Amino acid sequence: MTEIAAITGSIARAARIIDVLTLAPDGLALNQIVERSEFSKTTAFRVLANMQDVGFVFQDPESRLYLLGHKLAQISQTAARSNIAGMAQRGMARLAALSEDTVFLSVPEGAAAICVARATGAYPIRTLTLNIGDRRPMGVGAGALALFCALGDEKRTAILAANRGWMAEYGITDADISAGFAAYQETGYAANIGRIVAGTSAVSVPVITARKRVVGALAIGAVDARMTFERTNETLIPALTQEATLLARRMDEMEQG
Amino acid sequence: MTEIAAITGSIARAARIIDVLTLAPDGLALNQIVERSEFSKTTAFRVLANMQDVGFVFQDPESRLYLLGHKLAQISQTAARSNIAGMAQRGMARLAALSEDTVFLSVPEGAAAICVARATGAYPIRTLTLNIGDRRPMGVGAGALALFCALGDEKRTAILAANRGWMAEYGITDADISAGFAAYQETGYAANIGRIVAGTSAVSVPVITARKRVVGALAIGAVDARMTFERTNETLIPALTQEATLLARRMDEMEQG
DNA sequence: ACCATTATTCCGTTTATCGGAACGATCTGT
DNA sequence: ACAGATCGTTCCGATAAACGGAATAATGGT
Repeated sequence: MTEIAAITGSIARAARIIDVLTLAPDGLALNQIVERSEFSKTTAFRVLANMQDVGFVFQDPESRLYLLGHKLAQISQTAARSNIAGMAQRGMARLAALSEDTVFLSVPEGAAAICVARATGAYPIRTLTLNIGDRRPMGVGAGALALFCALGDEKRTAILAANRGWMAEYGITDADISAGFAAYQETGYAANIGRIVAGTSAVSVPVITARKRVVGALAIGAVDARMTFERTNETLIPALTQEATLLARRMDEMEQG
Repeated sequence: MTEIAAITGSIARAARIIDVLTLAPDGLALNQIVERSEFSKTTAFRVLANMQDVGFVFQDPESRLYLLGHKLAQISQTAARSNIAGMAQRGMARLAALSEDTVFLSVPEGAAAICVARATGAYPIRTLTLNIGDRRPMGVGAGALALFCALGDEKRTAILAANRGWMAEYGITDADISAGFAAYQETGYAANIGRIVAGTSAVSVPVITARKRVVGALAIGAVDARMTFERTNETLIPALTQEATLLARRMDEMEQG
């Protein structure tokens, strides 16, 4: 899961404990939290007490187990932006069932693309290129490329400038991005053929709301052999497009309500 | 929105700033956050910086606006329990459209019921009895009563004992709860006729997963005049029941996946 | 009723947080 | 393009809070 490098500040401690609790939907005893968070018992206890006060966590008075509290639900529900993962759930499951491959949802955050959801299909060779929480420079990888391509001219150039160094870590140059963008313009989808992880490919379409906000990108990843031209064009892209449209519509509904 | 009484501890400050940001999905400048949170500029800045480190908030480098970050999305997605609000969204919208009244979703937390989602219908007289985040003793109000009634015998008596004082604040006695429970047993739904807010009524059914976990309650509230016997039995309850079943199924899917 | 385990409180020390002020960047109007 | 104002960020000494370890209370199992 997400690593928090240097644990400085109470908020980082709180985040770590939330991380721990996130992995245990049925609740955790204080000792288990201490163990997994590697904090002292006192620290864990105090942080938990503070978080209880604000509703981030809740302690079942009967079992004494700590659970994530209602406040987090409230937050994630109100912030439509944060909720896209929840809203995409069903659609991604459908895509995973149809394609049998792995489906990713990435969202933009500044010049980065962050994977916020993943669904895996039945095919025995799984391509788990991205984990939930992973950050990539925009443009690097199918989903990140779809996000990039969907933006306006000025934003693209600004992002390109900001990400040059970060992109280099993945061996991606401006020319690669230009080529990817040209392909996107022509075909309407973003593709990444074995460029990040050898042997795996992915295609992606952006999710764009009625107000033209680019809120995410849906991608399907698979081993190269499964990503044929026919399958991509006749099956995967139409399905992705349909789900992206549906998801965009649901995001629109949220924004007004 | 939710008030945090005494602002003690960094976590409470963080929570307050998250609250502020939650109300502004499009982001907020530091000064606006300072103003609304009533913290000093330095404090707000430092807390925001800490929260950025862990991904709770994100600052758009271009506009310098602060937004809620990807980490919260991750949390709400992984914790199925926190995600029920997101998953119920569509169903609640359907119920609101059908009934034209107000639809509430409450979840259990210990001996309390917390409203985590709300959808309003087209009818001009709106009954907004509960706001998102509101807490009620279990048994007080239609949704809270549905949650209560769906539990096992031991739990019900334990909750009743724990909540006696709190219930009294709403003018509800053990006898009221018993009557409500008897009605639930007979009809299969929980009803609250003008007991909390005079002139308004509500009916509710629990949402129960395949593993018999009571994960929430869907309720419809309206002015008394609209809550006739016929409409309740022939329209509202069937619709509520159907959506509750659907929601339970989706919760089940999450638990395994 | 006892013992083992776990949760919570206490306490002296340390460290992160505090607000105000200084600094630097950005925007506005002319 | 420049000056003035505004906003965001960093620096500072003082303070308060968070820290870990030990003591105490509560719980569960036998």
